[in-house]
Amino acid sequence: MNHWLVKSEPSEYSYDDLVKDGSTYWDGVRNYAARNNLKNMKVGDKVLFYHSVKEKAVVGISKVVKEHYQDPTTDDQRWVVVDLAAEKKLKKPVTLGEIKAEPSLSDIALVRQSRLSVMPLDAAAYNRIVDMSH
DNA sequence: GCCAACGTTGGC
DNA sequence: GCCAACGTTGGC
Repeated sequence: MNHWLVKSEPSEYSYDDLVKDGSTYWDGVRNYAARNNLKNMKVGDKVLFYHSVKEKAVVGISKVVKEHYQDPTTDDQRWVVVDLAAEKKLKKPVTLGEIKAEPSLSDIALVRQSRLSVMPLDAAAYNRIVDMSH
């Protein structure tokens, strides 16, 4: 199983929206690096859900329930979506500041490449972030 | 609201 | 195919 982190502006689509909807297709990715990450997601992979801009915190855990397929919001065949389902909201959001202050997380893409919207996490980084939410 | 980072576009 | 110009993202 792999681990990932996706970003969303909560004013566009928040983790609470995902909880309300149960699951959703993750659309709007228009960046090749992020798209390639979507294509590597497998059913059952865990995906941390990060709120950008205002909150700047990881707020919940979701999982992949359907692997990549053509983005239904465009005819452009370059772009794909995956289906994500809410799994568990974190008791306490883990903020970007906390992540940056954690030495073992200084190498993750969230910190190093702030504009990437879909990124892989290794299991250690994933578990560390989840631990920090307790 | 500013601006750095960085991806994309288009002229040559 | 290079690179300057431009647009967008997202942290501050």
